[in-house]
Amino acid sequence: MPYRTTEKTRQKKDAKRTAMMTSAMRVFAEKGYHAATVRDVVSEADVAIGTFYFYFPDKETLFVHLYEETADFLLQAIEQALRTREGLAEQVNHAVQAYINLAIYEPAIVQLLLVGGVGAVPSLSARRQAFRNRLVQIWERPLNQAIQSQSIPDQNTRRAAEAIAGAHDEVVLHLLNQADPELEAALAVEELTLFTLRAVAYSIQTRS
Amino acid sequence: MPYRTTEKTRQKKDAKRTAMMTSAMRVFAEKGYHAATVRDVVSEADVAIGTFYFYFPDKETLFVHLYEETADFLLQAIEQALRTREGLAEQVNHAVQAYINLAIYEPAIVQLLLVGGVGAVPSLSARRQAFRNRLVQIWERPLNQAIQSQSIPDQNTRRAAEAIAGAHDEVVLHLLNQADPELEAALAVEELTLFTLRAVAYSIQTRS
Amino acid sequence: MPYRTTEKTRQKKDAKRTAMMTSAMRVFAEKGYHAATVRDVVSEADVAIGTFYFYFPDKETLFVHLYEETADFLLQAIEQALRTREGLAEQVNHAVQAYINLAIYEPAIVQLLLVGGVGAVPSLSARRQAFRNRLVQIWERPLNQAIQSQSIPDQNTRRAAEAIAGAHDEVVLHLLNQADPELEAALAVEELTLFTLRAVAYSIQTRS
Amino acid sequence: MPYRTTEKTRQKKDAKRTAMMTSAMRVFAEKGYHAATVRDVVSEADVAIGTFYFYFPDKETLFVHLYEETADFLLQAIEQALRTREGLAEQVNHAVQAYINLAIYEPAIVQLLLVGGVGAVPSLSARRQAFRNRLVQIWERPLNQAIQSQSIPDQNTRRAAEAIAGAHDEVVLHLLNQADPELEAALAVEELTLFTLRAVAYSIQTRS
DNA sequence: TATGAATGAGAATTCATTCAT
DNA sequence: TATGAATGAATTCTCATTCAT
Repeated sequence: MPYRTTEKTRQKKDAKRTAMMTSAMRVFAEKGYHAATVRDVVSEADVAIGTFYFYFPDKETLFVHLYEETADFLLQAIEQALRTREGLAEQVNHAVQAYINLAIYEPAIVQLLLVGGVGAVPSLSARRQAFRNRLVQIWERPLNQAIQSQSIPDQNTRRAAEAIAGAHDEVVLHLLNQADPELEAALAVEELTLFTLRAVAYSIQTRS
Repeated sequence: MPYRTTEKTRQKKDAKRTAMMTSAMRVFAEKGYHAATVRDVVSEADVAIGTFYFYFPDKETLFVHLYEETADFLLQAIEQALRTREGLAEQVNHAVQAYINLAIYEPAIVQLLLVGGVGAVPSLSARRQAFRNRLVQIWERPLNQAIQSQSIPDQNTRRAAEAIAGAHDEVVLHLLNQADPELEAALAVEELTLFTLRAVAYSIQTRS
Repeated sequence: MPYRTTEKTRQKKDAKRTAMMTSAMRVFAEKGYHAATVRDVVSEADVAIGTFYFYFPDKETLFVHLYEETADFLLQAIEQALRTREGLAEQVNHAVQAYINLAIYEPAIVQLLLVGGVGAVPSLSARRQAFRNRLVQIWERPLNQAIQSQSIPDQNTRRAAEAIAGAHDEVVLHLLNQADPELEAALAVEELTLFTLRAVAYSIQTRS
Repeated sequence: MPYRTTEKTRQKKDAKRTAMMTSAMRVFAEKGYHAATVRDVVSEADVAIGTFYFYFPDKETLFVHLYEETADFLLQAIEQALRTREGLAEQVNHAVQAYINLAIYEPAIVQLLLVGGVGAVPSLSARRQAFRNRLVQIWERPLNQAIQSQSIPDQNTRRAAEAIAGAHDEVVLHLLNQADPELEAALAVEELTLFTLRAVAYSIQTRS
């Protein structure tokens, strides 16, 4: 769970470390990599600037680390949602649910991954691609299974997975731009699930 | 002989201006707004740094202008593709075709719009949202028409349009990461079209 | 008469030269040497920037030239006022009159000489001093004559002349800051004349 | 051992801050606002350019601050000299003394106030006028008192004060241009005092 | 003569990073 | 461990000046 001051991280002496990562998360998500300054981060965490360099080698390393960890967190959330259900319909529904919940509960995660200053950090564009690929792969698996079990017709699951991932991202971003995202969340989950299932030609009767 | 603003000199000036905008386009698309320096732009255009400021008031203005222009261009391409066809199937097919063609022919356009350093430029985040909204609206229209003509069942076309826009973007980005995007382009168009049509529950027989 | 477009300078082909000097006068007086740009000057004169460098070797030379010429003009005006009258009372009155008239009629002259960016132009500080010295010398002469003719007691005319010059400048500057300087001009002339005469211990009865 | 903001470190910081202000004072006084660069200032203070911005927000703010402080200092010196004496003769003598002492002891003060590149900094021209006005007001008070006590005849004290302020400035500036100003200081004080007293028609006998 | 596009040195300012304490 | 003063490379932008036309 990236950089909530949860668990017992607080008790540790690296409470400062955690505080800085939390701030960094917020600041990077809000301003993007370049516009966010180290000073922004330490100000929000209420520590001195020297402290930053005691815990992290430099700004870029922290950002990359944060990005990776955040990406992992999101990917795991989705993967787990898909893994712990049976049948494509259930899987999609659960995964969409998980994603939207996450986005509402911790919008910075989505901001960082989808909007944050990619393109700016050279060592990041590769990682961004890796992230997208992993996301696509996560979606491919249930699709392939569904083909096997004849829940959906044969198709290029790679491309379908890409499209699904993109569709979900965009809907989530628009949802976050709403005044009160939570209000629409349930409806969005339902509609997006249906959209996804139809898109891969899932037919309800095969479920039984 | 007094200096005359002849046709030739003006054309030369326009050419230089264009050259600089092209360079700027490339550089911004590659590095994002913040990481791209004015020096990068002028180096690529092989002019002095002062020349930049002779043609453009400042870096941000140029970026915003470029972004807007590019967004308009892309939106028009898609809108026109949708407008000049009848029937949702034809429309989607044509629009996807247009988008993918554009992406392959001028990848910087897509890079700038989808990846470029948004979040950094304050005057841009609003514009980015406006762009996304316009894109969604463009997709809403044919969906609403299709509902009217009973080509597709009633549904939340706003959300569907969002999902479609996102799906297309992601597929295009993945396509551009291929070694030779053109190779797969035709197939991608077909698959993405089908994906989209199924997603909105378009049934082929209603077309006749 | 510095840089009024008077006389027949206009007819000449160096009408542009004159126009530029007039603009330069205004611009330098208003913004000071450094803040005034060559572009400011040519814009106001409605000529191209290249034209500037056809007529003047560079910005500094023009400024120095303008300064000198303006200083000469002012000095001559005062000197002539002093020379063409008899008796210290008449002389002072006339000189003060001349100075204030000039200041009201062509405030830029005063601005340039008294406020404009001195200290900024290295080749100017020496000239500024020369100007002040000449002004003091001009005032010394009538004072010395007055001592000779026993209109005033013996005194350090050098220092008195400095004080007189300074007093007049300051009063003029304050006058120019009025909403309508002309309104108070006559009174100022009278008061300043009296101030000056008393300061050098001029006694009225000796005049006859 | 955690870093402590000890007395010693703070004093060192203050010392550096002061050193930079002193350098700035010198540089601004010598070159005027525009011609003086931040690099000039830090070179003289032997610190890096970033250090300047650690202590001061920007060049203009420092200049304005320095100007105001200097103006206040000079005004107070003169005002105090006038306030702590009785009788116009004593007051004038003391004030002139104070001014000339100050000018000799700290010539940069006078340079900054009288010569520095005003006209360039928008936020300064207003302040310069305010300074001149305050100076005039300071001189008005003793003159009005003297009228009240019939030491001098009724007159426009506002204008007289202007003239006095200007006279003093000019004499001081000329004094500073001497090879050894101190040599003439005493004489200058005496002569300028007499000049001033006569100028306002101060009659010796009224003093007793 | 006259033009204005082009140049590039130089100015102010920012910010990641270091290091003595 | 923790601090924050100090650094200076890098960035944006200005503006005097040049020169081909």
